[in-house]
Amino acid sequence: MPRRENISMSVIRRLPRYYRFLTHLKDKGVTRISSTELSVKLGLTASQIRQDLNCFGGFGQQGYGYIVDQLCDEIGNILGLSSRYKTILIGAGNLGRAIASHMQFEDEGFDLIGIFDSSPSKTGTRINGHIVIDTTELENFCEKEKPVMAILCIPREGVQSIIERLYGMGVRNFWNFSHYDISMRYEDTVVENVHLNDSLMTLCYRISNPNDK
Amino acid sequence: MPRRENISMSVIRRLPRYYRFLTHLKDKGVTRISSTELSVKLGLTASQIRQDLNCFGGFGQQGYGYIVDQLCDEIGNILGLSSRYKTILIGAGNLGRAIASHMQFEDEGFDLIGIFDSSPSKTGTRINGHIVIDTTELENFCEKEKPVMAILCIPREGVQSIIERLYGMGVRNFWNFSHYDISMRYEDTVVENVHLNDSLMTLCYRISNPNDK
DNA sequence: TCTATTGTGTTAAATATATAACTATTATCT
DNA sequence: AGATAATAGTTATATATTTAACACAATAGA
Repeated sequence: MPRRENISMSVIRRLPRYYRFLTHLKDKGVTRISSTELSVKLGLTASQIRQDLNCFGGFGQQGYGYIVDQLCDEIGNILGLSSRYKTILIGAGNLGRAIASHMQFEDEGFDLIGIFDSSPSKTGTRINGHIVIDTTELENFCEKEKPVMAILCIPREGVQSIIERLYGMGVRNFWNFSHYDISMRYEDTVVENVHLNDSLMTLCYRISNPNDK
Repeated sequence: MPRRENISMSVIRRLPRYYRFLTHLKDKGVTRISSTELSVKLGLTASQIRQDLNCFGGFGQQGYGYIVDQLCDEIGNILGLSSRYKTILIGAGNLGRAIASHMQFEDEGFDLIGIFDSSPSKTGTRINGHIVIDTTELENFCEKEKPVMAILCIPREGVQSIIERLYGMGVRNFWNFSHYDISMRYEDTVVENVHLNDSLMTLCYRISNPNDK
């Protein structure tokens, strides 16, 4: 039975890692694993793993460990991976196209139902089965299809206005690849930023300053 | 004068954000800014910003604030953005191609000097001015060019062996897009993971559990 | 030039997170 | 079936991180 009282972001961000590794174990045919074994493989402490899992309930058996298959399913459920969230992608540039083609959205609860771009050189072209639609069609499309999630792969300048249009059409969740930091005045939205440049700068810092952890 | 004694990862990960925003301000012609103003724009507390900056020295003036231009440069220096790190990219699939075309590596201290792939359908093709080289040529290439950084855009299975080959050739820094969690036995390496699927799963969790923060 | 105000740098307190210690349950072995 | 070992769940401690408070320097205005 889940407890779920104010789970911290630190815990949530480790769940996909557990899920990924457990899936891998399952594929390898491993049926049971202890928190200690997990901790070694993942480079964490056993304490942390046990505590993370216990935020959601006791999935293990004392003296035995965790059943890989079962734990994997449990975490999948916690993450909500069996949900179906209608998703659109805005921006069919290099990155947008790669995201659309590369990601297995379905496995993570999302269904890509439309790709948009405002450049005439892109609209009408085909990406992974989807025909790129002109961004002027956004409102019409949303009214009909009611997407709940938008992936933003557009330049900084365009973001604020697109967000407002999408919010107006009921979209509340954003996976943001733009350089723009979406600071939502709205309370009911979820934003996950992926700032590749920030990641690269962090890497640059760490290379340049090998002393720091 | 920098102090730099064991800067925490939390601080380091905020630096690119500051840098990005200050660059933006600079472009807009803003010349000075206070920690309070910054905190409002970035959605952080002024205390945090002041403390972050003071890890590296006092860049502001009491009663006045920070000079945008100067602070921006300082943070750029701290991040080491003027470094030149020879970089190669492994894996010319959807994601690899997008990363190679989309990123402004030069602005972040990296020079992309080669792209590799093991599939004959990719080798010889051109990506953003680079001809894709067969991965069998990796050792020859490294011996000559001495890259220090590798971007990994290959499937999980290939990662461990590629890392070992690269490590053998002196590459110590990795920007990893694969689903594989690089757990380095080696002490002198820097790994920055970008797990897009994890990010998406986190998003899925947050949509499915709107109560949590 | 003096004074009030602003706003940094710094120290202290509060909160969050991670680790360690402990308890109790289950499995395994004899 | 009973004893022992293994290991989850839980509580307590330690550490890290964030926020708040404050003292002091510089600015700007009268």
